[in-house]
Amino acid sequence: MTTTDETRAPRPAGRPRSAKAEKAIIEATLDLISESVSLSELSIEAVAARAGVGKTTIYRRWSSKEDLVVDALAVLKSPLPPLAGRSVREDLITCLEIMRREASDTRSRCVMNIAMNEAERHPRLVERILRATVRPRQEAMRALLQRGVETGELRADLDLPIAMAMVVGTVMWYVKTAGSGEAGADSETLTERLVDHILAGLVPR
Amino acid sequence: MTTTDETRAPRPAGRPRSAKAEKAIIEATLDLISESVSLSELSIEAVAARAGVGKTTIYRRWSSKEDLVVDALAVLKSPLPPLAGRSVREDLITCLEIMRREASDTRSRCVMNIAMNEAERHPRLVERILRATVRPRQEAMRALLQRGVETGELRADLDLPIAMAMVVGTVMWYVKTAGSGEAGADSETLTERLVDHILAGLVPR
DNA sequence: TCGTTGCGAAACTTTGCCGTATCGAAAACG
DNA sequence: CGTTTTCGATACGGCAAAGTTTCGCAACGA
Repeated sequence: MTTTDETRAPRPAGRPRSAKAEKAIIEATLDLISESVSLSELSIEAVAARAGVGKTTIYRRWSSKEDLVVDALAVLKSPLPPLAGRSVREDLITCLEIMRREASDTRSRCVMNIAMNEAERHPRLVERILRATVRPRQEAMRALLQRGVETGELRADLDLPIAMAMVVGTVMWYVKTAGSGEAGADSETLTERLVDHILAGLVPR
Repeated sequence: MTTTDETRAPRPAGRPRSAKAEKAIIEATLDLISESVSLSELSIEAVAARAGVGKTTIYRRWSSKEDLVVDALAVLKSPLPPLAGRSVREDLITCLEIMRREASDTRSRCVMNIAMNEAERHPRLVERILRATVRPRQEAMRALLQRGVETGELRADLDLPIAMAMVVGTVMWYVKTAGSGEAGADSETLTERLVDHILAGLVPR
């Protein structure tokens, strides 16, 4: 083919693509997603304007809005937290503190919003989110509770699906309703109080 | 003014407005709202097409999309359930069974979706929903738990906001995740099992 | 220096919905 | 009968955004 047999480095000729522009596009996309209710409200034009970039630069990199959103959301992926494993209570506090913080963060929240609301319109995108983010956390939570049952820290007759809903649902709903109304005054002990209220129903009598 | 002094019955001349068309418009609006993620996706044209009605017929009755949505959602309002008041457990089962049923119904669910997601874009509409539907139920739930504390059925040191989040959040999250996956097989006892798991953490030790 | 590719800006066509107007038919009244 | 109003249908101008193309300039390798 060419004079040199470069398989590893195709050495594209011409001006290289600007990493700065790409970064700005991703950031603008995340901003606009978290400001909008649904993905259909996200317009490429708005992304270009917010990023200070030509539309061409976006279309050259991503062929569809969905592809752009996938790459943008990938930036947000925080790894599963390491769990000390010393006690169910301690691990629950760790998990719920992270959940609470993420549920309060505009950008992190939009991942769950998309996963919950756009399943019919963007099934492949939602499936990717479920596979990469939601289900691993669900599984970690399930394992955490399961282990608690085995060690005797939790009731032997625990209904796992219900217990998981209790843990996650309580935190999500509390953040959404009580919100950040009472500011950060007692937010340090909030997670502990949540865990203790929830655990009270899950430990053996 | 006219020959007869009719104040009560203005007797509008001409062809009366079709109640059937109005019904069809409301129904089409509810259908389309529950199919869409956000209110901005609801188009008058789509409502007219779905209802088999001319756009004129809609604009003649409602001056804005928001007005139409308000009238449409009003159809869904189910009254607050009467609570027997014999025990916290019994009343909780009553409430949660209704919540579970409504959270599983596409049309009822969209009321909460709007209330949770459209606050910034349609503040007046959301405020109406909060006033008419959400807050009365919140208050009923608060009173129910408060009464339980006073009668000694619930722990004296109960954190009411957290307890409310536990009750509502658990049901909402369970329906959303477990969903209607296991069909209606054990759905008869599901509400009871939910209540008993939640209550275990709220009753005195 | 030259060829190639990326860049931002702008113009372009297409699409979808808005809100209004117009039309002939239909349904009430006197 | 006529009058009045609503009906469904259709067409209109206007707007916003989509996605494409063109343009002149910038940045790289050869």
